[in-house]
Amino acid sequence: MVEPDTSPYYITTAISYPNGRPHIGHAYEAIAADVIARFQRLRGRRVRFQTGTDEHGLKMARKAAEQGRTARDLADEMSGCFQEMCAALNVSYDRFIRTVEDDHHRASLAIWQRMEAAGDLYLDRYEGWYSVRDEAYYDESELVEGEGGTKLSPQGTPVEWTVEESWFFRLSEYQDRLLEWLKAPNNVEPASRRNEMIAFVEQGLRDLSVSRTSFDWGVKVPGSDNHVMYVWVDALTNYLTGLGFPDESEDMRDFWPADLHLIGKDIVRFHTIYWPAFLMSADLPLPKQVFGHGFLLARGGEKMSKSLGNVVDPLELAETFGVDTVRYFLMREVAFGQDGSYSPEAIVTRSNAELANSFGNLAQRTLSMIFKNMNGQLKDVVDQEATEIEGTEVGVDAALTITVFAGVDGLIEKFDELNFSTGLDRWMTAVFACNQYVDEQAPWALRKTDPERMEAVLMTLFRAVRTLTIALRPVCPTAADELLDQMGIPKGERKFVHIEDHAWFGRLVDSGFTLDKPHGVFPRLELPQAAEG
RNA sequence: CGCGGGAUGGAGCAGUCCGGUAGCUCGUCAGGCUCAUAACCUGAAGGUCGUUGGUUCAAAUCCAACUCCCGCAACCA
Repeated sequence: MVEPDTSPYYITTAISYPNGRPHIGHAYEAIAADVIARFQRLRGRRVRFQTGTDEHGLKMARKAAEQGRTARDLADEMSGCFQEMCAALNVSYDRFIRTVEDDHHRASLAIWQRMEAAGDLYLDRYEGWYSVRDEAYYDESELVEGEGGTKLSPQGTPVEWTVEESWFFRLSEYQDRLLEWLKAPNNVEPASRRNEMIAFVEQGLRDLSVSRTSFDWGVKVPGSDNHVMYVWVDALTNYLTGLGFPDESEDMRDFWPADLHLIGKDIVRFHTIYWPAFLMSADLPLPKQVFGHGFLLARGGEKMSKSLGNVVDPLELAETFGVDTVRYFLMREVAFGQDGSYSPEAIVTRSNAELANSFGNLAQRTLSMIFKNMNGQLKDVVDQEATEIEGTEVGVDAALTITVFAGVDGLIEKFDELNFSTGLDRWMTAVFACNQYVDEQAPWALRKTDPERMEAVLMTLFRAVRTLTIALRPVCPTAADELLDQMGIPKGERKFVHIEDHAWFGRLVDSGFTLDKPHGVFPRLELPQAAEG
């Protein structure tokens, strides 16, 4: 079922720009990345998982000035909010990076010097329409007319005519190599995003302005003290910083290039054009995959916005519905890579139907019957009752086991493709089969007519529940482990390889483990009044 | 010709790349069970897959044109 694989796996989220508190979009990305990280650990891989905050740039500097404080002070506070969010959502990062940290400045300097040494940086003057909000220059032809004849960027943000001396990166030199990389399947996913980027590059690339003199909140350009690096140059470098770059560290050898940069669809260009070009210039290998996920929209497809009053604080969400529930909902409800929608009703419906009623109740009825009818004792019994199933002699118990394994195989296969919703759908199929089996076998009736058969049925279910629970660990780590604790499954035997270890059940029985009165780990939810409307 | 996303039973979605009995969840209705978190199981009703044309033995799926809806007002992922 599972090929053990202990190779290194490096996953990153985008680092968040902390000029505001984290919202559900940040939570979505962090959770998705965490699910992947936990999934890969369950496969046996040596995982390195990095997230963090991108704290430089004019927007931060201005925000701090507005509040009459230093940029660093603001950054400290806001970065703390993001770390709190990760803690609250069970995000199991190995490194939370902050771009203000010394090692990050060192790494940014190093990549700059490498690009310079490659002859890809040159000093020139830049004149143009600059948008502070977008931190980008726009061509006159791109501008749109705002109210009262003011000029606005294509994004509708204000622009100012700006003249500054700037360092440029020879992006245009990399057009052909970028196209080649972009066109190779799997480097950029989903395909719709890849096609957009190919189209963008095919229009022709201009050299990129990569320094600013208009403010000083950033990484200073070596040899040009009045310049700070364009925020994306230093931000993207964070993926290297965390591995010890520019030192030839063990982490760099093991984990670079990254297996996956998980990012939002809005910053695909930076990650699939600028970043690969910087890496090529610095003579470093390119990431194996960049995946641009979709956005979460409020019910009805509205974008979340303060003015619409539908902003969602991820911490509140976790508190109201439970962390595991929110994690499950986000991974299950939304087709990964596409936009999805959220509503309190949808969370409650989904969670009650699948986690509480179907799976939670399956675990509860199974453990409860073992507790009551077998005094919580496990028995290594194997039922021989055979039934004709599609022309093959397979016992009903074995048939269930096969179905459960197929469901978990399906989950693994789909999670590998980052198709979480379908993976969980495969898993649910197995859960349904278990409940069907309970009804057909009716162990409560067997208790009187054939106690031995009842025991065989309950033990089959016990094993099935263990398998299903292990598979759910990446998504619902807390509840799954709580359930496995109740079942006496050793903490060191909860990975995918252990699902197939045939000896586990015998060992557990021999250990004399006895079930306590079980308690549910997936409670039914009520729709909170405050969340309505 | 601004860009992008979408249109599939009452609701929400998958399927569209690689044409071939239209699938899932929720909801509704009927029945079963009573171990379990008033949960579980079975069955049923309900869709000319936005429109028109084309390609094909065959189109939700490929091609062309069109109609309608939603973002692009930031808390940006």
